[in-house]
Parts: sequence; structure tokens; C-alpha cells
Amino acid sequence: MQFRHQNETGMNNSITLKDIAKALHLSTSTISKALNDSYEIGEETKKRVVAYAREHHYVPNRMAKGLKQGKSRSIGVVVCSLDNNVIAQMLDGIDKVSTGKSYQIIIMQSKESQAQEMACIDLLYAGGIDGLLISPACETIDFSYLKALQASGLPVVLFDRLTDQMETHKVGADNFKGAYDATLHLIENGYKRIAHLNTNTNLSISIDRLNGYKAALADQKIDFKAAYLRSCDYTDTNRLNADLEQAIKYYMSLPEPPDAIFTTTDQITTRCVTLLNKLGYRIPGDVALIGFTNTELADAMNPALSTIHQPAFEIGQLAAEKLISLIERKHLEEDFETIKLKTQILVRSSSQKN
Amino acid sequence: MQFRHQNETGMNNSITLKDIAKALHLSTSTISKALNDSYEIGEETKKRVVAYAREHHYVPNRMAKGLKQGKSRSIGVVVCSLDNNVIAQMLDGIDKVSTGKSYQIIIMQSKESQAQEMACIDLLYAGGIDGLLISPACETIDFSYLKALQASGLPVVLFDRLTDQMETHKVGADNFKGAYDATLHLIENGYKRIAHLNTNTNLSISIDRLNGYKAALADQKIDFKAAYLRSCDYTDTNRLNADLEQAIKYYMSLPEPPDAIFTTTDQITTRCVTLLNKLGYRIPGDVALIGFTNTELADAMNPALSTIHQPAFEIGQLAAEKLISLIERKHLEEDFETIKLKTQILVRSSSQKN
DNA sequence: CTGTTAGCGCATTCAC
DNA sequence: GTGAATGCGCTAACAG
Repeated sequence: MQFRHQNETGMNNSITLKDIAKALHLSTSTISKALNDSYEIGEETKKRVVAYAREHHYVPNRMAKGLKQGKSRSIGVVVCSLDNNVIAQMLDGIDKVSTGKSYQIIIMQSKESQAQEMACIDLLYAGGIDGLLISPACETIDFSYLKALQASGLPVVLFDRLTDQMETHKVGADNFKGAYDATLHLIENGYKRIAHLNTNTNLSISIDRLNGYKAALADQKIDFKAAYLRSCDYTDTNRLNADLEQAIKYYMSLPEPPDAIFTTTDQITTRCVTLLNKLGYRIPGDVALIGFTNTELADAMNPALSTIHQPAFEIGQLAAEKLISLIERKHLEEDFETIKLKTQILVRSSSQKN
Repeated sequence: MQFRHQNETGMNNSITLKDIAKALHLSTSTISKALNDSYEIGEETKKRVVAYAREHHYVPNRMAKGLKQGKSRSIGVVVCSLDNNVIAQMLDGIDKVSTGKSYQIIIMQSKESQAQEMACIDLLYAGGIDGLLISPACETIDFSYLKALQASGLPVVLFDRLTDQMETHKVGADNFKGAYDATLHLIENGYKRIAHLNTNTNLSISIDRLNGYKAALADQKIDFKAAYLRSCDYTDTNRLNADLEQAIKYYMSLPEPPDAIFTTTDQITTRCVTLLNKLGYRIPGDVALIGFTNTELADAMNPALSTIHQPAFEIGQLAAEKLISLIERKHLEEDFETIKLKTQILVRSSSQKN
């Protein structure tokens, strides 16, 4: 195995078609065709070329290829954060499918900022991505930018956080159903005063979960009480913690404090456990808890935590498949789908019968 | 805001220098220089060009630029898995620094397989990365491939999992010290029969942690007992779980079962809590526990888990900085550093005094 | 101050 | 079967 030696003109110095051509006294186009197994080239020549290429560890320059062909075989992925369980699982799914179909993924973080999200998209676009997978930042309410991009021909697929403002394939969890299940479960276990701890965002994900909660209450003839609904600032971890603590204290100081809490995000759910423990409330004795989270540690928590689990890996996989099929124009643009994958309720001690 | 309309020749159709040139009746090189704020171009022209470019949302084609300049301003990152707390935090750190210096990162997963790792590296190399950040797969014992690549001029920085086989910058945690601290802490809290649950790998990370454990025992005049050392298969989650359960059962069936366990990876540590609970052992009553993990949920676990915490984000940041400085040749190649960042011991209930 | 030219590495059309 | 020529979008050396 051998890599070409460093030269001064930059790049990572792999040997080029031209180098092979020179060495084998052939033309670059012959080499190109030979390596692409073109019918125009003789078997004998092909063998020689392939052997030489392998020996010298030829690897085609992706940028040149991309520039020439107008495709980069790369997919841009924009998420709020890398350091997030659920997102990581989705990325894993995206990566599996993309790699399987020889697409490279370029991941960028918006950190929940619309400005940064736009910067990411620009960079990705400039990089010549063939398509874009995006789970929009909380902050993002204006999708005209993304829509313009899409209108210009870039395939875009939304995953995780969906919005009605975009017309394209969308893949997420069935958040309404997940929330409904969680709430119903609490009611069935004898809880009547169920609080809902949510984010302060306009994300459909958030709204769907709220509506699922309300629907379950309504179906069980329990009045929705605004007092039991609190939202937390999600853009900053410290803020979130502060907001959460405040929300819990507020709940518990009510004349009729809730006997159960349904939480709607990974962060909120797990921090709630910590906070309730810290504030000295027994779960589920003083207040039951169930929430959205994918943590594998639910069983090991104090108490074992009842959870609504999202099929994150599958969401990633499916989103990537949809995008790639769009890129490769397997489908016409008309049949855009919105796919909501089933969540799973995992009942453990934190929501035990009252 | 406006993007150029879809055409048939592929690529994501942003407008090009040529388009601007045509529209403004100038040459492409003038446009190029104007947009790069060259001193050769008049203020008036610059303004016109910049205005037009902004209006039409011009964004330079990264591939063309890269091809021309022999640099792509992108960094390849290879890790074992995306779906891993500690790794995600490191990636976050890498991303912060890279983005800050206008480098794009391309993340790929080896899934602990050397073959897949090589495939990743090839793809990245082909993509024209300016440098490579890698935390090698467990399986990887032969570094000749990476060394050849490095010899050909590609800057490589190791992070997290280091090896003596490579000569370059290396950034990781001080695993020896972390393990030493954990073990000493257990001893100081009255534990004498301390088991060590490790991975079955040759990673330095693993060896350092074992040596730290041994050193602490030796310093406290406690004999190292091979019976208290078990290794688990780390390449597969199911295998790991099975191995762990077997290891715990084995420990507890010993004539002199350990009174404490020190675990060495995130996965092993957290799963141990679940398994010990499941098997009915009280922590720390029957057996104390402390281990490496960065989980934020340590406080909420049953019992609150004593942990050795790695500065993962900082490791990522520093590694990225080192790589970029290598890429930009700020340092000569001689002064390669191996940086081991301090771990932090966070004592909670699971290792309470005996 | 602006334009012309050339070339990065590759695939492709068209000659031979 | 093979090769010469062209151009993807960009920058840079060199002319004017």
C-alpha cells in the first residue's frame, strides 16, 4: 500500500487519473473509462489499469467528480444539537441508510438558532449537497428561506420536527398518539390532576403533544385546566433548569397540586426526576411521572421511569430513504408523504397505580 | 431572496460567477476578485457586484473552490458510533471549534470495525479533507494504513482513544489518573475487595484504566487479584449485556465476592446499575459501584451514581484546534503533543462509606 | 482597474 | 479500442 508523496500544491495528494495515464502510457480518458468498467475498453487494459490503481491506492477525487457531474453524493443534515440522545439515534439511522447507498452525510448544528441554521444551510448548499435533511431549530418560524431553496430544485425532507409550512416528505413520531397514550395511562392508573410540562416553542411536535394530552383528558371527561400547563424555555440549558424548578414549585404550591406530571421532551423528563428527588417529592407517591425520552437508563432510575419512547433510529432511516428517493427522482413530486411512526409506552414504577 | 431556477444539468443550481459576470457585463475574474475584496477592483464595481450577488443569493461552489485551491476546508471525523453520549459531546466540541474556524466536519462511524474504518477513511480522503480526526475502532490494531496516509501529507490527530503506534498530536482523558482516583476513593471508603470490569480491547484507554486501578491497589498495599478482573466484549450490545450479566454473577458466586466494582466505560457502568438492581443486589449495601460515564442522569439513578467524568467537550475542542493548527502549519511537525485532560470524580451514593 | 487565459481532476462526446 | 478535446466553477498569473 502506498500513497503518493506530498507535493506543494495542496490537496491530499492522492494519485490522479493523469498520473496513472502517464505511468501506463495511456490517456486519461482511457483510464477513466477503464476504472468505470466501460464497454469501450479492452479486458486486458482494464486489468492493467485496475491493478495499477489498486496498487497505488487510487481514489477518485470527490470534488472533481462532483464538479463534473453536478452531484456530490452527499447529503446535508441540520439538527439542533449533536449532544442529544434522541438526535444521535436519528443520525445513526440516517447514517446507516446514507452510507449504504454511498452518500456521505454532512452534519451541522443549529443550536436552536434560526440565524445559525441559515448559515448551516448556506454552507451545505455551497458544498454542493444533493439533498437536505432538516429538523428545524425551535426558533425557526419563517420557512421562506428553506422554501426558496426547495423551489430552486434542492430536495428537502423534514424529520423529527415537522411543519405545515413546508410541502415535502416529512418523517416523525406520532406525537399526538404518544401523548394521548401517556395521559390515558395516567388516568387509567387513577390519576386525575395531571399536569403537562412542555416547551415554549411553536414546534408542531410540541403542539401535537399538547393536543394529545388534551384529547385524552376530554375523552375521559376530565376538564383541561390551564393551571396545570407550564412551558419551559428550551433554548438554553440553564434557563431550562431554572424554569423547570420554578414550574415544579409552582405546581406543588397550588391549592390542588397535580398528582401526576406528563413531560414532553427527553431533557424535561429526566431533569424532572432529578428535581423532584431534590425537592423531596416521592415519585409516584407524591406525584407520578411519565414522559417522552429515549434514555436507556429508564430502568436504572430512581424510580424506574415510565416513558414514551420514539423510534428515533427508524425515523432517521426512513427520512434518509425518502430523501434519497427524491434525489434519485424515483417518485414524482406530487405524492409527498407525512409519515408518523408509532411511539411506544413503557410503563415502569414512576406511574404506578395511585 | 431568490435562488436560481432548476436546470437539467444537475448540481444545486446556485448562480455562478459566470452568471453574475454576464448580467453585469464584466468578466468572471473581476467578479471573483470583487467578491474576494481584492485591492485590484474599484469600490464602485465591488459594490455593484456584491449587491447583485447578495440579491441573487450567490454562494460560491465549495467543490470548485476546493478543486482549484487544493483545500476543501473540511475535516474528516471518524468515531466508533454516533449514538454514544461521550462521543456526542466530543463531536459537539469538535464542531464548535471547526465551525468557528470555517471548517466543515464530515463525521463517519466505524462501528468498531477496522474494515469499515478504512472504508470511512478512504471516502473522506477522496472527499478531499484537509485533515483527519480519529478515535480508532476497538478492532483496529494495525495502524500502517493511517500512517501511510499521514506520511503522504494528511494531518491526522487522534482523540479519545490514543495509541503509541502513531506519531502525532493526541488528545484524550487522563484515564490512568481517573481510574486511580476511583479505586483510591473506594479504598478510602472502606472497600477492600474491589473488582474491575473492563472491555476486551487493546485500546490504550482500557490499559491505562486497568493500570490506574492496579497502581491504586498497590499504593494501598492491596494485592491485585486476577479473579476480580473481568473483560466484556464491547463490539456488540447484546454480547456486552450477556457478558456483563455473566461477569456479575461470577463475581457474586466467588468465595470472597467483591464488595465494590469499578467499571470503565459509559455503557458498562450504566448497565451495571440496571443489572445489579435486576439481580437483587443492593448498591452500595451488597456491592458499591463507581465508574466512568458522562451521563447527566447520575443524580437521578437508583442509587445516585458515583462517576468518573471525562471532559469530553474539551477533548473535542482541543483535538480540533490541534488539527487545524497542523493543517494551517502553525506548528512544525516536531513538537507533537500528547495531551491528557483531567477527569473529575463525582462522589454520590453508590460508593458511600462501607 | 479590468479582462484573458489556464488549469485543478474528472467524465464524456466525438474522432480516429 | 483508444485518445483528444471540452467544460463543470473557481482562482490566479499575466496582460492590457
